[in-house]
Amino acid sequence: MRNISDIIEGYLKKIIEEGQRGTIEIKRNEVAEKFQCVPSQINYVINTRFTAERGYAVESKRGGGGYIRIFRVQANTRKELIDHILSGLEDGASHTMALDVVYLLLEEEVITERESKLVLAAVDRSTIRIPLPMRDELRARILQAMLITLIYEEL
Amino acid sequence: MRNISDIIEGYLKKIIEEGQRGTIEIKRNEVAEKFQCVPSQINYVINTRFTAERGYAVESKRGGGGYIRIFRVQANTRKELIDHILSGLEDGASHTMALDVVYLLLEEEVITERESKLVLAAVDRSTIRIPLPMRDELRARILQAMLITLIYEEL
DNA sequence: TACAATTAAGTCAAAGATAGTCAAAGTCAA
DNA sequence: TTGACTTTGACTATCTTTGACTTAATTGTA
Repeated sequence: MRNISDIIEGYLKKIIEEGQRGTIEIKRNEVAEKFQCVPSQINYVINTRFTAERGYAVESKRGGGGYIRIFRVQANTRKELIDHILSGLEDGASHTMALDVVYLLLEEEVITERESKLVLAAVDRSTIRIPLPMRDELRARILQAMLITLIYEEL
Repeated sequence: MRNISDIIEGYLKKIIEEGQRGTIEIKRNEVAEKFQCVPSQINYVINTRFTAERGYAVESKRGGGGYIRIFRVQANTRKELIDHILSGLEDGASHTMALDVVYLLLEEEVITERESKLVLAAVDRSTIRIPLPMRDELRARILQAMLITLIYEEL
């Protein structure tokens, strides 16, 4: 039995895909109502599952007629996508961020399953076990270095 | 009468085979409950019986909706070679050693050109720029972690 | 036009739910 | 008797759920 956050994540992703435009607009309270949870659970799902590292952008408005909009950020080229990811790596990368990045690259078919395993092995907490915050900086550098090779690979 | 670890091992293997997909997902507490043991006993069984060497890989998540997944893996035909390289990496790896390893793997067609670039980017001096001798230890750990992923593949 | 009421969404920390680690204690066969 | 293997439980780490409180936008009213 999965948890409610995963279910809500799945629901939102499904309607994003169905919509075809890669974007949806929801009302936080309605979704919370539908899944019988507190409204802030929706924020939790968005903050943990629809991150920039996973290729989403979010925008919202409070008050009457308020909404939450989620966009799938679509990069036109591989280079664009990687550049986008690289720019998010400038202040270090947590383990979760690294996971998200790899997940996105895999989804976008920029890397293979095997390559994703190589990358994850390299940046795993137990592999680069030096003290924080140096560890997150090192992880970001390793990730950056690997991503850069992917940009210049297609010559 | 066998011990409880062997019984749990047998139980898990049985349901893996039955499942036909070579993979199962369990809840640690439920299995512990079923066999009337402490939860950490399940970790013991997994750590001693479901190792990569024995053809299994494990993945888990904590928190609500947490789980432990076990799946069957198969050793690559190049296991011998990779194991051999791995054993040479135990006391750290200089940049030159890393280069040699990658060349060998490339020559033996264990990795692709692209993968070789990923590996070299990760262990480059400028990427993992921490002071020696820690750097060589770190490089060896990264290399080892990456190589281990190459040995086994999911069934 | 102010400004109060209403309607939404955001934040944050505590509580809850799982799994992981580690070392001490126990068991058993050689 | 010793050493390898097993069992146990206290403590830790991580992820999720919940709710009280905050902030922002819109709407209605004097």
